Amino acid sequence: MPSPARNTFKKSERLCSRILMDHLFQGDNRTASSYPIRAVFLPVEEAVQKGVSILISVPKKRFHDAVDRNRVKRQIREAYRKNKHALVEQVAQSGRGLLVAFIYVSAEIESTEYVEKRVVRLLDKIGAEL
RNA sequence: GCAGUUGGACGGUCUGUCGCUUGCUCCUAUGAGGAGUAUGAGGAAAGUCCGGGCAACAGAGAGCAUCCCGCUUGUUAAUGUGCAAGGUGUCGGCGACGGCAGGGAAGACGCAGAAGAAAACAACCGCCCCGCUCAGGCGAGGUAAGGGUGAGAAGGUAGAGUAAGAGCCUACCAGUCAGGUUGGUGACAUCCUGAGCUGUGCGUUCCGGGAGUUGCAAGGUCAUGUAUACCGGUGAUUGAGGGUUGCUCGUCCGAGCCGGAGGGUAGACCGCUAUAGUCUGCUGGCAACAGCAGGCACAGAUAAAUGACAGGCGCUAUGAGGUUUUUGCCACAUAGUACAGAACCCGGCUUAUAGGCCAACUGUUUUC
RNA sequence: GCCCAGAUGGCGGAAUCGGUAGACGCGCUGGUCUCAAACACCAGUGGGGCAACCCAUCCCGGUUCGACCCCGGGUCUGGGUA
Repeated sequence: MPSPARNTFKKSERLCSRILMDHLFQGDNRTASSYPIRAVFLPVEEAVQKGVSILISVPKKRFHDAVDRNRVKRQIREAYRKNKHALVEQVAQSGRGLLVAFIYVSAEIESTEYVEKRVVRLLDKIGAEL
């Protein structure tokens, strides 16, 4: 991937496996918070997971309608897509993998601009902790 | 014009930048990735309330029970609260119209708190008559017209009649049943005659029709990975247990089964999207719908794609302005632009919904 | 996705076949006992109104003389399911 300006978000960057999900939430994970989003993350060996893999979760309890849930997920995904490069590079150089879960904890829809700011801060925090 | 009723159709759009899903083609080169191109939410995708398709189990049935439905004719794959046209009763509305109900005997049986004398073989007060009387009443009987209670008190009104009264009798009216006339496929309507047949509500009984169960996490294929290690109970042709709709009979399979305590996998592919599909025209029908001919090809995701941001145009409301005899039209500013996201697929119902559009009809105030 | 349950005073939880809603327990308030408290015992305990009475079983309709109960529609909560 020669050009870092490409803000892609492919299927391979999403965390799909049920085993890895259990691994993430049950293992000795670490958390970072930047309201309204909390991140749960876990560094793993490259054999298990190559690069960074994320999942986004919005609880049904806080957003009853599917339309609202989808909107929040999309906001977070857009923010991650645009600002992931520093973290991806860092993980790639360390030669390990990283699992991250973004959990939306607020009960209100925020502006896209605000969500993006918080995600950027969250990614910085995760980068600093590694 | 205003207010309203019913039905129908719609429910944004364009440009730029950065992205996503799936199909196809090509490239790097078999691990995946890249490029191009096409494609990608709804009228309710929702609630999961009905009906089907489809799939698995079973294919040997019989009887009983249980549950559901109930105006008519038609229509659909669809019996229910589907749809269309119609019919009756009742409630709401000035009205257009809307909501709800409906098999059968005004036959039978059962039940009905509180109130009330009494809830169906009825007499508390009252009314009438007879007997006794110390003239205060007491006793025997008749009476459903009046009082009060109640959802309901023997259909209502008037007359005749009577000791007082009562469908006891007569007339009229409301209903029911029986027979007939006319119209209608029919529910039913109309008219005539006859029968004094007439308390309210619920349930049961009866009649006709219907229902196997579970649901795409159905079910199938291929991977990956182990352990029935151990304990208790019960049974092996004298039959444990299971299938067959809930039960019984019958029938089939049959060496394991039940409880405790554990171990392993939860990945990929098929199912998976083309159909009771939709549009146009013609024919039949009041209509729902059906038939024929022709055109079109239209999401398949899986921690779950169809987006994010910026700007413009529509549309609506408000404000102030220009123009015109007015309805309007023109340009400007501000605000708003709903409900809501496929998860096997259809049909229907129900609920949510900014905003305007079309058709038919109703009420009302009038103006030219 | 599919299939099911449930909602009653401050809390748990009753109410037979539709017939006076709130039994019973906990909690709370007041009183007795005590120097004081705990325990125990007694009384009260949904809201409005001076009272008659009215409103109250998640919400909106319907059936019925009468509905927590029966029948529709909605809201919320909780389960099961490869």
